[in-house]
Amino acid sequence: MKLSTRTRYGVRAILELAGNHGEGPMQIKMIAHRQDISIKYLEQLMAILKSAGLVRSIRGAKGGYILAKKASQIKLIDVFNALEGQVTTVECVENENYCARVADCVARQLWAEVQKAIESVLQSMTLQDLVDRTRDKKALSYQI
Amino acid sequence: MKLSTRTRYGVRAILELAGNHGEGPMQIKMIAHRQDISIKYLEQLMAILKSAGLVRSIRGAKGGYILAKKASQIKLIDVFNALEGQVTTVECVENENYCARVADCVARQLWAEVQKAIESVLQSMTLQDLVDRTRDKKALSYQI
DNA sequence: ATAATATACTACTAATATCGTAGGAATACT
DNA sequence: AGTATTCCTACGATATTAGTAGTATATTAT
Repeated sequence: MKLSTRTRYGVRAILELAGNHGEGPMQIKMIAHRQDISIKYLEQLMAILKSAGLVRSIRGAKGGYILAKKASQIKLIDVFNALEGQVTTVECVENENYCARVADCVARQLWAEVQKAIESVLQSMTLQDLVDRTRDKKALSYQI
Repeated sequence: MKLSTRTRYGVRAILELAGNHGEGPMQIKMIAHRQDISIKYLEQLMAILKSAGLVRSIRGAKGGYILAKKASQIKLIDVFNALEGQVTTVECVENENYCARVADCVARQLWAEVQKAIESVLQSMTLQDLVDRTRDKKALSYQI
């Protein structure tokens, strides 16, 4: 249950866009450089985020990517679902035949609770929340 | 971030042991049959649980497996860690050089919170808790 | 002793997913 | 026209998963 680089890179990339608001589109090359990610690989991740409706692309010279909505309207769960898929998939939640086995039932409850806990964190947080934390930290470090 | 069958099977197997307390060792064959898991595969999972100190084995005829401790003393986090490893592994938590990148920092905070949420559920629950839920449900169904 | 039962150990394999790399096509700005 | 950029598709190397297989070892029962 470790995160794939796809998800880690993707989140970092969209956070770059979120922190870049109002300054025009941001190029893959730029993001890749700042985040130390392969350009070609990041291309594919941006395509995923785009088809999920989270970012918009502008083609051609001076093009790049921008958020499709305000950073405060994009929840981390949306980003996560696009990149990594559902939080936990336990078939027995769907298929009721599994319930014949008693141990399955309580295991299912367990995984359902874990899933709920993860989703709760990701649901409650937006890109803006994370950007704000960055700002706070930066301001703090300037005071010192 | 979906669970491997290793973890799902392993949890179901150790729950069988937890629900079998005081009735002598339980054989892999029996668990595999009740839980519909390949015998040979389950062998390997039990070896993992054994080397984690969660179960004890009794070799030879009439042998099998029993819990190494009381079900109330085995937390789900222990089982999970043995089978699946750490809840989330994000290198930047260990390697402080990653912190130079601002976006990384907040992403790290995000994953740390997710990890904490998962661990909190798994820490708070023991095998006994889940067995008790089974009992409750069984009792209820008998009343109907 | 011998047979039967059960775990222990090690190696192998097929399928799948991950993490990229590569090349070129399409689009838009200057 | 030329350059910068996204878009699309295919390929490949590596790792992991989910088993299968065979044999060795330990314990009990007869």
